Amino acid sequence: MSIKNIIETKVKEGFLALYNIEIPSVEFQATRKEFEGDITLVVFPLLRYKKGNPVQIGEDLGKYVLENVTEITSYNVVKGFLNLVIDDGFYTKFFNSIYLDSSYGYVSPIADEKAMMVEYSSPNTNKPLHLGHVRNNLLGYSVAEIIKAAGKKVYKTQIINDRGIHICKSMLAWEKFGNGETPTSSGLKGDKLVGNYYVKFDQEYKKEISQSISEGKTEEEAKKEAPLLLEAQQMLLKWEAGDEQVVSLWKEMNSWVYNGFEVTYKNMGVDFDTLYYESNTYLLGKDVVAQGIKKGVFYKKEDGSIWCDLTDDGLDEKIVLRSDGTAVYMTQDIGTAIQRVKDFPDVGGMVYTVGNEQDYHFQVLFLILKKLGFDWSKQLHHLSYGMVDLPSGKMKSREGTVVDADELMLEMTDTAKTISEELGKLEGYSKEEKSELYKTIGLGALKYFILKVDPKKRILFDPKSSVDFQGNTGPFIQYTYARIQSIVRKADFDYSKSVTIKLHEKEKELLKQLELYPDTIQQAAANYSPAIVANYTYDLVKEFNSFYQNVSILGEENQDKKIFRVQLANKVAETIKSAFLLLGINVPERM
RNA sequence: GGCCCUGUGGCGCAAUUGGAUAGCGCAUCUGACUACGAAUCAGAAGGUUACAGGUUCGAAUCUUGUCAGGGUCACCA
Repeated sequence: MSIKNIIETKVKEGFLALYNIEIPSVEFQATRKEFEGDITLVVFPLLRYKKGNPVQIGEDLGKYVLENVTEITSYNVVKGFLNLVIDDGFYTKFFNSIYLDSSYGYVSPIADEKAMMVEYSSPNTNKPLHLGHVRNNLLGYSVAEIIKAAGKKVYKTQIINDRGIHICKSMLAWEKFGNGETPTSSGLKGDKLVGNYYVKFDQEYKKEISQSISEGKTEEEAKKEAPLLLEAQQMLLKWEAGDEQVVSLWKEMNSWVYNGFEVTYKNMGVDFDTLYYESNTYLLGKDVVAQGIKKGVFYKKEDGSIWCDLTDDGLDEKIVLRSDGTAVYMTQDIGTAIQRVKDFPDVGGMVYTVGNEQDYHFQVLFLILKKLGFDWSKQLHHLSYGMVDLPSGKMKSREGTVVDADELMLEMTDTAKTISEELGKLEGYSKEEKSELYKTIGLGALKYFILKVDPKKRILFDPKSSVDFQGNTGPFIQYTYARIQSIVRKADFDYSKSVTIKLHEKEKELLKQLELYPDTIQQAAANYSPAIVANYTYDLVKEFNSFYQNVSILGEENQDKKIFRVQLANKVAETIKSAFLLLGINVPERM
């Protein structure tokens, strides 16, 4: 039972004893540094139940808990705030109870609880991953891990956008200009190679447009009638008809891309439990639409197109099936959602990691699924995140202004290398160990940089100066971890026994911070926000560094205190590692 | 134009979801390595939380309006 719960129970009891009034809950917060105390009861909300002077009520309650809660050693009242001082014994007892719990803070999955499916990444297969995908991947992966740690079973998934006109464009360009180039023949990463042809298509397409404009056509006509575009459209039709040659080229080029993606995902450290391909799902949803008409959720217009009227919900009308009977994006998403629950019957909700330009789409999708009567529709969440912009503005893959994911990770690793070499603390490390370490640090910096920001806020990314290695950064936290490991390596005595000591102020602060960890995970899961975990870790580390600099650990004379401090350092390191795992960031033993 | 998101020291982020005198990191200025690792620590300076009203014991947070930035309003995905 947490100290909060203990006090809350007693305060309720006290309220009844003192004023004969029942109160439903009590509000607490951490005591601010400038006041004496460890936990603070906010009196103001209680005035609703008992009118009076908040200071007097605070005094009454303070006196009551002091007499009735053994863990409280003193109290003081400032305005409407009752500050309570908690006995060292409570904290050491708490520490001893968690010290050996290697999964401290995590909740193991509850048997009957439904699973969550977390979708993220979902790239197009016509170009390499860029900075925007990086944010998506990091967020999706981390949120999945956080939800898992908070006690739910999780399936990580993505829907790979492997078909459509954009795919045909790169296929066509390759056919026309590729001269049979392959990843093997060129030494290029598959996704890069295909991406090049996507760019190539756009270049040639633009040439054709300006050509026909100079021949007197309007821009609109030129765009619509360009031979390359018509050819690409023809190719799409052939693909949909199952044309053998087109399909086999499609398969081959996609396989190049997948090989490339695999390398990127592996470097990034993200993974998936199950994959969905749009080529398999793009026809889904049509029968659901048919059923929806019977239910009265959808209606047919004169031209045969099918719509959903959402005006009663403050939205527009939305098309769910074209007049020619083909599916639109919305149709697919309806079908795919239903398919997923069929495939994984224990799924009770889904998280879609998709940029905020699709806010409206998901609002509509969730509403339609609700109207169709699926009970899991209440547990759908659009993890919407802000764009990553460059100082020069938006990234445009066709204009070559993107920050490539592979290159970015490589640059971060290089920076880590440069800094590490300057500091020169790695004697005895092999070449392989070193390069592994640089990757850990470089990626740690990148991941932390992106994840510490509230997802819904947009990020301005300056490739030249953006990612720091000092202050509130990944490497700062990794450094603290490494330093603790150094202490643990030097602690060559038996520190396994439980001790009870008089706590140093810094130790008490650290214990309070450790106590917040389980709640932090729950909060991060409830808010779909890795930033909450990142900020928690930073606070923990800052608190530890202050402790470290002010208090001697191995130099401590008193044996019990020395034991406790090694244990405490150990637990802090373990918690750093555990929290960083939720962010997908590794920690080094040395750096 | 309608709807949605954002606006916090020069810059980048917080604020226990309505609680105390708004915290922290870069950058700037002072100090601390013959010390368990200085990618660190201790301190200084820097704010009318975009602006104006409203709600209440109490507002960065809720509400209304204004301004600024972004997004979205396709038989595209």
